[in-house]
Amino acid sequence: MAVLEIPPKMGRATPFHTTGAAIHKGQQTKAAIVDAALGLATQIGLEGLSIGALAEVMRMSKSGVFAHFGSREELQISVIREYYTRFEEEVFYPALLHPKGMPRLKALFQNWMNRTSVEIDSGCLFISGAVEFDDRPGAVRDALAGSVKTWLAALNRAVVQAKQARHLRGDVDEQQMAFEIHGLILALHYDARFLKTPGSVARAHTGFTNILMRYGSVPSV
Amino acid sequence: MAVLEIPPKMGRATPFHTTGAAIHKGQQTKAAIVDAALGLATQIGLEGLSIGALAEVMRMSKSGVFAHFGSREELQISVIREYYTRFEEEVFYPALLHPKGMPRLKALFQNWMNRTSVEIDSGCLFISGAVEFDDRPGAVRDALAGSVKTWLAALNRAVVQAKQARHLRGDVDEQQMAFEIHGLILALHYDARFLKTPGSVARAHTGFTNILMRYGSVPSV
DNA sequence: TGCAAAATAGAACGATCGTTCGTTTTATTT
DNA sequence: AAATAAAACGAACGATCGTTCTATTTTGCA
Repeated sequence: MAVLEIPPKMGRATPFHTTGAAIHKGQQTKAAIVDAALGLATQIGLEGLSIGALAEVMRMSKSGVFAHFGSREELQISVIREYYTRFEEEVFYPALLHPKGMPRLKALFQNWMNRTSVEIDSGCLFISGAVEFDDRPGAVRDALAGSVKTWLAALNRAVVQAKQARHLRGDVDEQQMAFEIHGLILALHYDARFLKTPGSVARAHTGFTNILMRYGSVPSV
Repeated sequence: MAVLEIPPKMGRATPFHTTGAAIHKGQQTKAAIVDAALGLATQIGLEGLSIGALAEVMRMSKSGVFAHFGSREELQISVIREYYTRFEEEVFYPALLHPKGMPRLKALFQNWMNRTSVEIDSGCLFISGAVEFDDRPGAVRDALAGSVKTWLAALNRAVVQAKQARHLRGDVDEQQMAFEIHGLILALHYDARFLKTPGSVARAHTGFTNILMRYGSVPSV
């Protein structure tokens, strides 16, 4: 049976115009399934995500969808990875265009808040997932906690850099500041998505300003 | 076999030493079921609460448990009511023993934080329920949102009173302050219960102190 | 003690779940 | 075009879900 099996010839370079390899059609389908699954999961949660409902959305058979993942857990993990990637692209990377220190920290919070605002209609996997898997050990929980911790570490790094740049007072506890910022986002999500309280976005923004007033080296900034 | 079994005689007036009527044995059983259901719901969520699992815990038949509520929704609502009652007794009422203003506000936060700390092992229905029912209209959501709003309104009232007592600066936005306090509790719950970050309780406490420093009329308080 | 009512049990229902299996259709390569 | 591999289907599985029904047991009161 032939010799190879590996991406033969010069088809190797860019077999498909998206990132990663997509030699076979199945990988496109899988990406489409993950996309649909992410849409469902942000609305009804990772636990509520069912293969049957997903198959219906995709107009495929249950077994056809299932075959791409091999298990429900693997599907959930794929969804988490996709969510993390989009979060990175939307919140993290754009902020890197701003200089280190206060500008980047502000951009991070602004992007984060903007995303949370949009998610008032769709839900945030990092928040709903935390509730669903806080007591349920396993691969899904690990993937979720890993993603969240990576992001929070990035936020923490931005605070540290702002302090190093003397944009924050010298006695600032960076982790404490990150904790309080995180609290603002969580309160925004809670009030806006669950309680439907109007003006929550402004509340979060004001809260961030208050934190900067307390921790900033220049009072007016 | 004997005559009684109930605190005998004119038992009608206060047939049982708890609040409400308990003429029939079923109401005791129902209370026991709700108690067990609350234990399950705080661990696996209101959505994860199943009548089958509940019956197993109670060593009763599914239909026996079911008959007390008539529907799963009614069971969930009963659990919410019970949770709210305990929350009130543990967080709200004890704080009323402190004088209006800053002392009571501090007591409210302290009690709230203590309860959240304990709930690191069991979970908070007001938080998990918010995630589970933020997109699901119905009686359960209404009961949940109603309870939460009542509590947050009480918190808000305490802030207003603290301002009236001149324990807070005159230009304080009470709702903003309540929003930020709520954020601290949510961050505590997230970090401690999901991420298992050590020292989260101290973080929340420090955050509260920071808020008081910003809003308090006396800087050192 | 006897009788009515309340409480509980037990079996069955239709539905949905994740998963498995064998087959058939569709893509890709020779 | 023929051969081969990948992808999708369709039916069935055991389990669990909330719920309904009827029968049985337990309880409360006369």
